[in-house]
Amino acid sequence: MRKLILIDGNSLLFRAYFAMRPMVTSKGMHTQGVFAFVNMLNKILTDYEPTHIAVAFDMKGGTFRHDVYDEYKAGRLKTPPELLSQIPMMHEVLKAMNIAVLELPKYEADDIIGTVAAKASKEGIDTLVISGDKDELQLVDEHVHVLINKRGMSEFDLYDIPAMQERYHLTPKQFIDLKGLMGDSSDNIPGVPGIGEKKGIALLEEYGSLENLIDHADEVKGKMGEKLRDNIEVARMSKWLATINTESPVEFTWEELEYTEPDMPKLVEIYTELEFNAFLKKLRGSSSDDTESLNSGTDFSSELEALKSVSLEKFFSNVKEGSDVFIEAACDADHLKDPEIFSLTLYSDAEKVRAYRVLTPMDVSLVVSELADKAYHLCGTGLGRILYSLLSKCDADYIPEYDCAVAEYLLDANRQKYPLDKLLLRYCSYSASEDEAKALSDASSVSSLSLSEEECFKRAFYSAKVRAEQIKALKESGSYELFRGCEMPLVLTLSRMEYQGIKCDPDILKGIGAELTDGISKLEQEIYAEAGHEFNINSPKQLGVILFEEMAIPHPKPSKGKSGNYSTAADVLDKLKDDHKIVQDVLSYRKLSKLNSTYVEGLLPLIGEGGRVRPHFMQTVAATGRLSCTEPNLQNIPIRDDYGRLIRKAFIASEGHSFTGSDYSQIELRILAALSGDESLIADFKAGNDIHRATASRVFDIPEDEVTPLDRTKAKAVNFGVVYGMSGFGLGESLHISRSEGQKYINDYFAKHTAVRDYLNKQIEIGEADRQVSTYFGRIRKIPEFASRKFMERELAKRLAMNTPIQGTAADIIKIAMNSVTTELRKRGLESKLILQIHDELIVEGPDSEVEDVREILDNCMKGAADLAVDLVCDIHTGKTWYELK
DNA sequence: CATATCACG
DNA sequence: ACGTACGTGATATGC
Repeated sequence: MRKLILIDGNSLLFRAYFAMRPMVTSKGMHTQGVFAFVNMLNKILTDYEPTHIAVAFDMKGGTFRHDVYDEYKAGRLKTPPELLSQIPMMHEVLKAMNIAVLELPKYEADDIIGTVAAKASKEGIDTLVISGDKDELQLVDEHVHVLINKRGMSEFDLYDIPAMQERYHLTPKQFIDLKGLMGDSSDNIPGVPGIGEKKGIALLEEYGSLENLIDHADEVKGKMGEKLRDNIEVARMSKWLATINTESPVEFTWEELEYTEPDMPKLVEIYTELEFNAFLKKLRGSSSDDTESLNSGTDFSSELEALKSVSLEKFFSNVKEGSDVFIEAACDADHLKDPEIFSLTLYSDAEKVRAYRVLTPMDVSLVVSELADKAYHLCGTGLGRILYSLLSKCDADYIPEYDCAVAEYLLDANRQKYPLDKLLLRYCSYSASEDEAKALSDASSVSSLSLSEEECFKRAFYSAKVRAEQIKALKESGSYELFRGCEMPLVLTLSRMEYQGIKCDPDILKGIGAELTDGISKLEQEIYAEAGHEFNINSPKQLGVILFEEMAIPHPKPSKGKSGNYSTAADVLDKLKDDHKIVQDVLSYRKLSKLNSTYVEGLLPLIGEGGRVRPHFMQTVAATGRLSCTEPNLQNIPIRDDYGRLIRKAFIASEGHSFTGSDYSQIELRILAALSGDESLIADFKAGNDIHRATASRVFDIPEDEVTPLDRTKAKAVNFGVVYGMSGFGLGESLHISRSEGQKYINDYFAKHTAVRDYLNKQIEIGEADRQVSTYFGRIRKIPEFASRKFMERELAKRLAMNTPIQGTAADIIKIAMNSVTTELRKRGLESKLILQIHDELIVEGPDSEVEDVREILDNCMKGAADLAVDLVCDIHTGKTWYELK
């Protein structure tokens, strides 16, 4: 029984490329497309066990379709050069795998596949076509099935005739007619304007085929009928363009397509060059002979063997002052108890020497002062955790030199984690064994307590290897300044903040909790009575059924798509609350139970030693450069709601101490004004005007003193919108007005703020060209979505390009301020400590006697953090509890 | 483990 | 024709 697989090489390589993070070999070749393609291919080969296989590629130059319609595939984004270079690479790999490659001048991969599939089908050969786009669905028949790759590279949809019927209500042949009607924007096939997938399918269900529909075009009513009659020729041509040619002059024999064993030596050679170590490992596993000759990337074993292991004392005397020293520690970074450090590992890559010492509590300050005396440049990965535990025993000023995770975050902020094993693979082409990977993966999430001496050492050693390669990339990227001047000092600043923590009174929380529980159970009873029975109010699914089916309350929006549930989100319920008491009660219930579960029940168990909570400030999470905060997240403690705000009364300064909080006034709009150079905005800020009021006056063309509160609210929403890269729809939604009215506000805004408009457009241009944007201080955010084939993602990319330089510059500025506040407090010998950052606000806790100093320092450091065309302004408050900082 | 919801800037 | 404002984290439910 013959089984044939036909693969659309271009389309899958394209998908593979965009499904993956970039992979670059040590020689600078980009390989992720080939990598993901091969990965998929291996899976397909084992899953389907084909007897025959071929991969078809498009060829350079125009096709027979271009000869007829020269706009065919016009307006496509240029293929990135990093992907283009992977096409010949892919050919090489396929050749070594003994997989036939089919190409034909003037024809596309589709046509080759169509032709081969048609021939196979005639001979009754079971055929599986694999592609990344749906054009091939027209090839489906009794013998030919089509696999369409979905997101990632691992998921596929299998289409046969019934599946197409179910999904589209169409036969494969009708699928071509559908394309003729709706066109295809990615191929620039026009189709009939106004007809999309829905209408197209409906028409074909009624008329069967495009030709029959054209014959009966007069029967189609309304605007659609008009459009159809006006575009009959367009539809005919669109259908022709979309039709895969199943009679292309491709030459092949079944024998050529037979799937045979790969050419092992050749494949090993190519994989080695591409540094596909994981695949090499697999090859080694499957082929029995001659495993010695395989090179699995960088080999550190001889270097490791040659290292000297010495005592800590010896290390200090051997490794000279100011050297780069890689550090790792086994420590207890549990933020409930006082952190403890158990052992220290040091490694000097220059001297090839390592040291290890189990530390008693008494040792720690000695060791730390020795490190400081030697002025070692501390390097490693995840240094924050180590500094945190060192700080608990001593209080040295010790700005670390280099953290591989932080460095990688500056190179690509679009990741949540920066495990050392992945960095090692990326920069040194070394794929760690499973055991190694465990120790290297993420010491802060695993308990680093469990790290053995050898594991600690490996982390230090491999950090050295990664840094050696990574630092070049960091310098090239232009963000090295930010790294050294801001992010590395911040590692220490954050450790200090985390160690300090903030006092949180459990009894006050419990008091609020009791009140909440009371209110919750009353509301619960009310809601059950109104619904007529009990149910789980916390379940949006159950709630939706009760409200919109049982009680038949009309839903403001058509029922939601994905999971088929009604939306019960607050903005939906808000519109119904005046007419239905139950809705009001549900909203109140939600408010109270949110407060109780997140801010009372959730917070209580996080109160640790000394009655303080010690949040983690995460430095490498947010793609814009902001910090994030966990366990607990003290960046989202309620404030907007008067009742929720009471939670802040539980956060109390120590005896004889106070909090002083300072927040930047309108920092993002000031940055927008400064970066865009918009004269009117700059003038408003210089004059100290209420910016929303001034915006309202300008945009709505009314004198300042006649601006109503409603006008101001609207202008405020517009100002927010500008920063977010607004759309008419989004603005309309937030102001409860129509999309077109929203759009009008936007137009009016840009008419009056052309510099802002030009600036934002410039960011989009930069983003499209570079696939990344930068902040004022050189922080980079890559925006791969610009290369997406999905409209929605490309639109998102534009908004990110507009928003990131603003939000990111604000993040840079406050980070700079945090470092200087911390430095200044210590320089003046004050006891006061920075304890919280909430994006545009810093909170310091200190003795009452220091309040005046603290206020001055906060004001100076925050205002002085950047020198822009617009001054920075802060509001400062002092109080005994967090609640009082208003 | 994903989704929905809601707390913050 | 798309389906829509930026960035986070915690909780609960339900597959």
